[in-house]
Amino acid sequence: MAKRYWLMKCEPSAYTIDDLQRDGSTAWEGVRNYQARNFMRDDMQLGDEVLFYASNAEPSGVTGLAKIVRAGYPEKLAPWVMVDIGFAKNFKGTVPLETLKTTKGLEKMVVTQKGSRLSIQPVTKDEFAIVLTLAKTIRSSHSSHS
DNA sequence: GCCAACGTTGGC
DNA sequence: GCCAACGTTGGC
Repeated sequence: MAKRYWLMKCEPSAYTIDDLQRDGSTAWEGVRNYQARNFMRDDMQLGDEVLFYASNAEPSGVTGLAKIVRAGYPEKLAPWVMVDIGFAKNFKGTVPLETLKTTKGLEKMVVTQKGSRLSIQPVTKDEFAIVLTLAKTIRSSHSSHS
């Protein structure tokens, strides 16, 4: 099956891309939404690429990349399912949701739709590539020019 | 912290 | 199977 692309949300108070970089990989436990579970159970495959999204952040947005390093397997608590994700890249900053919403080609991206609360979302190959391009334009938050 | 949007639960 | 009540998500 061809490689797929995903977006996975997490609040920074729970887990960040920095944490994933430190840990190398982590089990994505605790998803309690059937649609998101079905994506993990049925569609996520080893090697799929993931946009790591910080929700409830300042600003909320994509902060890095991950990849699926273990396909769906059951949690102790049925009927829930988890995957393992591995660290791929830590952006120098955030690609904010606001930028995603105003970027041509991302009009249909799930995360830019109003009321999109789903914590695991499919992303098209084109959308993924556009977000990568946006990430390259991030200026380091540490830089200050006069 | 507010609250709109959405998912889930449970009485009927 | 409807739908009101309730709980959660997540942008702002």
